[in-house]
Amino acid sequence: MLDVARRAGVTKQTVSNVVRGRQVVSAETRAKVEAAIAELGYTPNMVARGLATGSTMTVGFLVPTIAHPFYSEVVEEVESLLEESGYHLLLATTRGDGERARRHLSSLSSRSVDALLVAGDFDLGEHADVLRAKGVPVALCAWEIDPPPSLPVVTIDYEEAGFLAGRHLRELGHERVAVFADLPAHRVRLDGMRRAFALDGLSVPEDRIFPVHGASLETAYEAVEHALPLFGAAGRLPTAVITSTDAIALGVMQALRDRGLRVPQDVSVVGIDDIPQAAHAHPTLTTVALPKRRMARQATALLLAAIAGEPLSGADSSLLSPEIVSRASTTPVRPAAARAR
Amino acid sequence: MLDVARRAGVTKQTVSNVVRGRQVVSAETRAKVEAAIAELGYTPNMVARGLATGSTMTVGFLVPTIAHPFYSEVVEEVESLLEESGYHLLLATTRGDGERARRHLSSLSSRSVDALLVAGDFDLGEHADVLRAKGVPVALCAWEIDPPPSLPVVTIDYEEAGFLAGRHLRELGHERVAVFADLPAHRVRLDGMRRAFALDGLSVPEDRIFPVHGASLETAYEAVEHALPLFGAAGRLPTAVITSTDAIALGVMQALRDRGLRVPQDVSVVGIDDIPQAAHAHPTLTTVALPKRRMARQATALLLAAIAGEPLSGADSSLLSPEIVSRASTTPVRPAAARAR
DNA sequence: CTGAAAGCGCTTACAG
DNA sequence: CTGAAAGCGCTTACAG
Repeated sequence: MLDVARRAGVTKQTVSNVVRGRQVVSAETRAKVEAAIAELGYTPNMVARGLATGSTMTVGFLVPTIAHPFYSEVVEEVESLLEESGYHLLLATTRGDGERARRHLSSLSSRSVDALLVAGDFDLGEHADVLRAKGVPVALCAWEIDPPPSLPVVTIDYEEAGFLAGRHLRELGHERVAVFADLPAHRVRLDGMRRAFALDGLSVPEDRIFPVHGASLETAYEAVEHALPLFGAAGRLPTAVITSTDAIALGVMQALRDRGLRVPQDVSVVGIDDIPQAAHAHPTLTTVALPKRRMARQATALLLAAIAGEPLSGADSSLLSPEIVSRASTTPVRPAAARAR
Repeated sequence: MLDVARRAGVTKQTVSNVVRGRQVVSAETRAKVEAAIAELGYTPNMVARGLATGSTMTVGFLVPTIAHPFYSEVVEEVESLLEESGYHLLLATTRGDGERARRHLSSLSSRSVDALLVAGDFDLGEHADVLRAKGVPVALCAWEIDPPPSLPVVTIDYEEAGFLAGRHLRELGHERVAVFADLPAHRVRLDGMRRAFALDGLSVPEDRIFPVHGASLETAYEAVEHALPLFGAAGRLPTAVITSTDAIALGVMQALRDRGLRVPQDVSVVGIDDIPQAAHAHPTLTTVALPKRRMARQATALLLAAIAGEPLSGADSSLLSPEIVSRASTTPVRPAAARAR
């Protein structure tokens, strides 16, 4: 920078003004400085600027994984918005490891990110307070269970998601359903499903609820293979399957088809999430769309506002409503006789 | 830091030594300093350290997207290795937009990342030289077409991947195949497929090569719907389909099944990539596994070595070999008569 | 093993 | 609109 200043015959303060685009420098000297910059191939040292201004133009994002479509989309959206605002994304993953999460949390804060977004459920412990004490704005998102009350959390109404899935099936007349859910992680969704049935005086028996570990297509497939024999005769089959994620739903659909059962003619299937594949499955999957991009936008905007000086509090939390997306995998229930045919 | 020093009754240089774990401080004063750190809740300012040392402990990674399983895995692997080495990941996406890529490239370099990894094909232009001139190590990975010769590139032998897919089908006796490929992006893979058939004096006619834009499951499905009528009678169907990615292969399998064709009894299908879903598809998908995690590890290791002082050059480039993963979607060709049955 | 000084490359007031 | 000074919070030699 000093080199540039000397070459342009000005002081480095003037160079600084030119670089940052401040309008306090004459067009003439600006041109000289810009020429010097070009000749010398100067690029400003953002670390030094960061030290001087206290801002690194970087936002940290801690996510469980990016290997899942849900989080990929959220990360993509956050990165997009940050880029539009001139910010960078420092990404860290927890892999469901609380220890790793805490390590990242402390190292991200001491790296002086301007703000920090934390997704997924793990015990924040004392770190939330440490971060707040350091003055770096922190927000939470995609928090399904027990968010710390002191931090702003932009998340989705997962209970409502379960409810909408259940209500959709109820509106189609389904009474006898089976549930395949990643439990206990998705128990809030299950609560919602139950509420939808309870509204009509129906209940979902415990022995119709099948846990699917990890919510993957593969484990779901296996869970169905395990569950089907338990139903006995075809007439005893559920008329619909409700799942806690689209990945599970896709696995269920494949398993049903491989068993000679047609979706939705024999069994309706509904998922939760609305991952890209849901619209491309055959049949296309009816699901409850979780507004992940909206969540990402809102959380990012909150953080950006906080960086700009707006105070942040638990009052900035918001709960986004999911929406049912009706596609081809669900259909009105038919009498057992017709199904048995 | 000065506060800590005063409270511990030492100078800030001593505090610095304690923080960085240097063994030049007595256990006694170390304890005093650590107590002061704990009481004051001091965390070192890494930006200041970065300015003083010239290292930010951050590696930038520029990828086309993270919404695709291929890149998700690569990013996850890179992040893992960086974390193990105490480095952070600054992630930026190009979305196939060269302008956006170049913008990120220059802003990442001026943000003073310690090293930069760039994935995917786009015109690096003059930026490669700018980065090298700045002294920040740059490496390329997952570079399918025309990597700049001056930069080290850790990539996969995509031509070989196409060849292995083709040879696999040849070994099963298939002669009449159709190709569904994302062209021109995957033309190198197509070259490899052709080479496998040429080895036996066979060729893949142009009218059996179907472009699939974007390599998605959906577009592949549509491409098959469009292509099938062109084959006329069942006896004229290809005995196998070779695709340039697993996503395409999955779409092809679904489209075939929805048309009443059995995989692999009527048509064998082979993919390229080995995304997680390939192993969970029904039937499980035979594919050519691209060693993406190995590529990620090697590229990251290269960069870490470069940060440590090892000079980097085009000579550090390496080309990783893919491997065929034989699963259930391919089977030996049967006489047309048997298939027509 | 510890203390005083200079410097990393910027920005921020503050005079001219 | 431009110039000289101080400071951001560390680290790096260099004396003691």
